[in-house]
Amino acid sequence: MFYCILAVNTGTPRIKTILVACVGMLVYILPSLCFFMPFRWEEERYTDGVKWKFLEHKGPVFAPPYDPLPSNVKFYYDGKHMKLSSTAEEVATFFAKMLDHEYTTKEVFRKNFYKDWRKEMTSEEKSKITDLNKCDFSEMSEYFKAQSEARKAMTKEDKQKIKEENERILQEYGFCIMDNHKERIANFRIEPPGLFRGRGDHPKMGMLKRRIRPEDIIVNCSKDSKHPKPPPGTKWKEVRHDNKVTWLVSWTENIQGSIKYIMLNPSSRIKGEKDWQKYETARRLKKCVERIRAQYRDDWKSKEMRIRQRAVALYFIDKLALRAGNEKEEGETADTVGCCSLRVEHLTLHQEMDGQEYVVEFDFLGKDSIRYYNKVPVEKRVFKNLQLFMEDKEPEDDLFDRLNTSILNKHLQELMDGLTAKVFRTYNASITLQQQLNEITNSEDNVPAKILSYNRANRAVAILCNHQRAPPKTFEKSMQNLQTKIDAKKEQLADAKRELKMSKYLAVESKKKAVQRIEEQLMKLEVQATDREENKQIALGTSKLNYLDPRISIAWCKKFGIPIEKIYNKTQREKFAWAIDMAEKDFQF
DNA sequence: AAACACACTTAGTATCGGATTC
DNA sequence: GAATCCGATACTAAGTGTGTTT
Repeated sequence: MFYCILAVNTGTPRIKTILVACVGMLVYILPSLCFFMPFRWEEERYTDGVKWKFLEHKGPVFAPPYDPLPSNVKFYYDGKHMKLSSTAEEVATFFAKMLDHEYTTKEVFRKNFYKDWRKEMTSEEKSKITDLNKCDFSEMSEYFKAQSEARKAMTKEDKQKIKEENERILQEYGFCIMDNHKERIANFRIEPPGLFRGRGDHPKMGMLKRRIRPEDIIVNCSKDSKHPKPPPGTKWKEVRHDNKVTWLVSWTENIQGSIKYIMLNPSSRIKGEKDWQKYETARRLKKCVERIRAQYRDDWKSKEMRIRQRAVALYFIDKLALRAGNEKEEGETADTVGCCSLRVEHLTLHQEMDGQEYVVEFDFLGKDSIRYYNKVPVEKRVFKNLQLFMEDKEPEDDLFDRLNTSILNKHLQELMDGLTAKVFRTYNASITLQQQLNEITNSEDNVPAKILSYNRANRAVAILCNHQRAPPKTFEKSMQNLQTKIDAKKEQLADAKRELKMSKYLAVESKKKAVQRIEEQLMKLEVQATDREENKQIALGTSKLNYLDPRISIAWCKKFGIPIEKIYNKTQREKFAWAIDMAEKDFQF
């Protein structure tokens, strides 16, 4: 409540002064109208990198301490029962919990696990346990399965108790005060210890992710706030007051040595403003993209190799929405690439293919080891350049040997203030949605059909950005179920029509209505089936959440009378509150 | 200019929990 | 009332990009 009033008082409303006064009064009179407060996003913003003036929070929630196994759950080595020390046992349970997973059969995973497990053993255990293959974790594994069954079978009351306890923790630790707002924290729980599961072919899979203690934690808050207290008998590593950053808590993780953070929820002011800013940058690119395109096309002819490489890479980033492709330390992570780090082996050139000239075939693993496979006809000049870049190189050599993301981004910065490689992805995603919506929405359609059009526009973006997913395990089944429903509905419709025909004089109107209703239901089901089928291997969520200017979707909803809830669920509406507040029906990206 | 440190966004998948079906 | 389904949410890995140090 209080922040709304403050928002009114400290805001910098532009042309809405009169409205502010009115809403301000309403806020005093009707506290429930608080969510109505649109002016948060127009509060004064800080300059020179200051992110906040006041920050208060309760610190993180730590993982529960290790709960040793009951004595009847045994570990066997070489067929013989062996009582493990608590520390070694804990690490063993991590492995036991994953026994059903394919991971535990992989050589790298087993090797890494075994190595880290040994570090946690007593010297006696170390001398006894010399071969992972002789370890029998099956009783542990069964025990955890039973536990999870027991949890499912708990009484309603017990489940309710747990729910209430979680809610209490959320209320206590899940929020902070940043400046005048109470904000939701995204991840207030410290990651529990366990075995690292990288994605793809990760060289560190199976390594032990160690337990994080208060002594590992750096707390960030404002000096004049109530500082979070470490658990009794412990100390924080450090308490600092850095208002040039947005995080509340950080620690260093032991697998890659990188820093992990606790930050605010996407619904927060600080994230919302950043998000808005991101789309505004992309809209500025829209204004000069043709100039930039003309420039890189020109640069394909440059005398300098580094400029040609830069120009071809930028063309890929623009046309194909590839990621920038930073260098990665070899052997530390899975072997994945983006544009600048493409290697010769990732491209195949086809002078002619399927009746098209100058086709480039891409095949590489991108972020999260998701495969990017695409055959793209390109301009002759690009093709000739690629031939040149690939000349006299080994498959594992860099395609763009005179280029990296730093060089590329420096160049982009000169073309437009704030321009980096990733802005092209945002820009191309959003402009594609806008164009698709303009093109395929039919104002005559009913609501479900319009939503199908929306999802198709969204899908075009997801395909551009290569947002794939493994088809859900139950995909075929769920399609069948839907088809069964459709068949049933068809029969129902036939019945209803028959009835209508027979009742020429009696209750015709209500029968007509019934037919109409069933027809609508049938159509809804059919649309749903089409949507699901087309979505089999495409994930819409990522682009919706990270690449599409929400104002496009909101304006579209307003223009065509679609309730926003049909497009954005509750969380998404919270994240995009800034856009819901500001987008008018004629907004165009 | 390479290496490093840091902060922050983007990403797919596992799990949860409420709705629906049997 | 159990089983199943499915969207929402939690989780945390894996990127991008900037600024500093060597």
